Amino acid sequence: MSSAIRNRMQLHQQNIQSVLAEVFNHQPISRIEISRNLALNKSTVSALYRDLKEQGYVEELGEGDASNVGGRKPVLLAINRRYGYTMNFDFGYRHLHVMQNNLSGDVLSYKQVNVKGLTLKQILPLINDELASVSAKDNTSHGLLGISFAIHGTVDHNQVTYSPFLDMDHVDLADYYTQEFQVPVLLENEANVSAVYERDFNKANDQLKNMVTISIHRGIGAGLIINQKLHRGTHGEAGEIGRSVSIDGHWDGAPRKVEDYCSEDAVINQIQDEKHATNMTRDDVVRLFNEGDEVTKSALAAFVKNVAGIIYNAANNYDPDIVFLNSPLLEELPELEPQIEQVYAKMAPSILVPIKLTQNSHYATLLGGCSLVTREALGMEDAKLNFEAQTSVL
Amino acid sequence: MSSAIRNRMQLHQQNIQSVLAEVFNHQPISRIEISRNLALNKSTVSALYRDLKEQGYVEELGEGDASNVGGRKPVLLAINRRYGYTMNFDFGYRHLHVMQNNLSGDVLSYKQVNVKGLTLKQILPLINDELASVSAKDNTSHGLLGISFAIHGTVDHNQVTYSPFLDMDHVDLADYYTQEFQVPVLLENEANVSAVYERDFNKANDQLKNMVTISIHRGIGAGLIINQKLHRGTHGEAGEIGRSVSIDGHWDGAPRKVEDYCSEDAVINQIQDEKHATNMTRDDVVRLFNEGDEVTKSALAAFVKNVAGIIYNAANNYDPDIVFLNSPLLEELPELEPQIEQVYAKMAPSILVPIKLTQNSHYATLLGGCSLVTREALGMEDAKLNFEAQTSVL
DNA sequence: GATTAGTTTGTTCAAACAACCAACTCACAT
DNA sequence: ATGTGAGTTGGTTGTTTGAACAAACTAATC
Repeated sequence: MSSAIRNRMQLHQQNIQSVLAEVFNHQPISRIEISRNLALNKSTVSALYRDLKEQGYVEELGEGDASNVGGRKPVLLAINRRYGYTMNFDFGYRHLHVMQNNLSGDVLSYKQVNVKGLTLKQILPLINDELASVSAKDNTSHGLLGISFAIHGTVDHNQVTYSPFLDMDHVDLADYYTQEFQVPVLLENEANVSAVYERDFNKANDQLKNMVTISIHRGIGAGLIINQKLHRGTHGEAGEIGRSVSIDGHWDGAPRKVEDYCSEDAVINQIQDEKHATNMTRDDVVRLFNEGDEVTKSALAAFVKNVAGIIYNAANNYDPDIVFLNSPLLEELPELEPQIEQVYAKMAPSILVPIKLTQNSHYATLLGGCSLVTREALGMEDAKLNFEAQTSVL
Repeated sequence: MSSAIRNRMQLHQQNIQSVLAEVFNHQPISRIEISRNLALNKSTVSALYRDLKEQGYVEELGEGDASNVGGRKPVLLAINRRYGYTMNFDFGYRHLHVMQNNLSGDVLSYKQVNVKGLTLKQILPLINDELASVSAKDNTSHGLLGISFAIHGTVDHNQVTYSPFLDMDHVDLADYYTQEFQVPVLLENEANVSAVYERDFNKANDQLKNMVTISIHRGIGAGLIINQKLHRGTHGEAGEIGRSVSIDGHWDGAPRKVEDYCSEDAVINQIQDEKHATNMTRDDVVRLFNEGDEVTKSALAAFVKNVAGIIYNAANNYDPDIVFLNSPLLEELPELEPQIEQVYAKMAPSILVPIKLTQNSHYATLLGGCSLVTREALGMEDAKLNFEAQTSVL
């Protein structure tokens, strides 16, 4: 209510942002096309564009093709790729993933840094090294625009509220880097940024209003896009479906959680226990499965069933247009996905929600963070922005 | 994006609606107060109000008190209660509930009509009787403004897509009454309207962004308010939590649903079976429980546990500010509610979501429908409107 | 010449503003 | 007690402002 447009100034600001969003989403695009898309007079668009150009956000790319019945060639406009860059991090269990992106979401660099067993205070200097080395090579006009961190855990008010494997050492990342660089710094749950990635980087999802991204890593969480907005919940804990318990009419004491049965960790541990092995990794499971190991096959068969059940429950809870699975294990064993779909199809009464695997899950979390922090840098949190999907770079 | 305000006309329309919303939410209110609340110039508010008065939506109520340091008395403005009325129906298992409301949400009349065992085609004449008798007594300027129906089942695109106990007989209610009266006609799931009731009629929830209303009747469903908007899902099936299945690592065949364990029906049937009785009703269960019957006590103890589990799962799925329970059984046995809270508190790790019983659940569904259809009549679907909570009338 | 892209110049109209009137409170003098 | 005037607040009236718009222009193409 209080954010509603009420006077000419606010209207003007919003129209400027609408033009910027059009350039973002349809670049390269001409003024006249923006005018048609937004139902704004072409002279209005020209004036608004002039403002954006003065700020440096956009630039002309040269001329496009004229219409085939004659007429002046349009001037193609685009986001200024040399305006500045964002730095996006993902605190994985083994690696710190580091990505540098431009304003348009293009990947400028990507790197993995081994951090297994390190504490956050030991990781901080490594982050600073990355920031410094990127900064040294930078030739953009505005430099660093913002920093995002994908957190495997829950986040509220930019603070980590639960972190299963990385000890936060009472470090306030947001405060530290905001002080240091005077740019937006953003912490967000990994399933949430993954969901934002699907919304903003995947053109196939452009028209979808509701999406659920189920992330199966060491735990299980869902990122929720509801009405094209990220739903974090009141305390940033929406979609913590891994904590769900079974309602079966007669349980006692502390009931077991979904995560205990079918997170990647749970599957690996189960196989490890049954085979009396130690220190097994995902790669071991993949290898065993491909070798036809019976223990592994049966564990993964149960995994398939359980994931199907989780999808079924998510479909009933959220009724999305689509469900994405972000799971490194499934990414390496894609043949399991059709099996999941089959089991799910048997459970669902009428409506079948499409299921897809998130491709390149490392990139997804980083790009989702990139979207969120870029939006914050532009003050365009709620606009519809389609970023480039240049995941093939590098 | 396409619905964004872009020109002066749209801005003007929105500001008119903002003024109307202010009158709605804070009536009686003066022009100067609206001006301050909306940060609009007082002359602008006067002009916008003039428009609304010409349309008949608002009226002056007389003068208010002057400030205690002197100054002219304000003129108090309010919604015109004689503008028109809405008719709101709830298809219960035993009764058809009928409510007439004015533009402000005040209850003008309420009635239950016995419909047990009747088909929809037999109920239709009864509905028409109610509409006719209300219309005959009407003295408003615009008469019938809209009709809403609360459906115990799922609804998509104003069509019933699933109806567990009432056979819809292929009747298209929306089409039939729109043709007949040329007013908005609205069908909505009963848990959803109940959630809308909590949002719009309960002033205590004014600031809450996310709410879950769990409806436990013959089935179990949840109405979801997310970011202060009703989330219906892509097919109107969001919140169908009664269909959730247990993920326990080793199930086969069709797994049992939550509804099978702890809907009101399931509880009654279980007690009935164990006591070898027939045709038991909720009242019988309440009586048996109050008489200290052991079978009933143990069934309700399991019910308490299961409801706590459902709340816990809902909290993890949606992370709301509050959970409401709309359950006639709990309304009649309110002493169970603290027990539910206790079991839930033991399960939840850190964040405890407040739990409340929806008071007067019959009224809740009707008033929720009233809100939705009134909004449609006014073209103010997305505005924040606080309706009056005159549930004590009658 | 017909057509399309973009600019310039002047118009429009809803919100903001300024100045006003209306009606009240309170302090103080009578 | 009562009359008066200064100060305050609610609301209206007439004018100004400024962002979108419209029309007439230039530029560049078929």
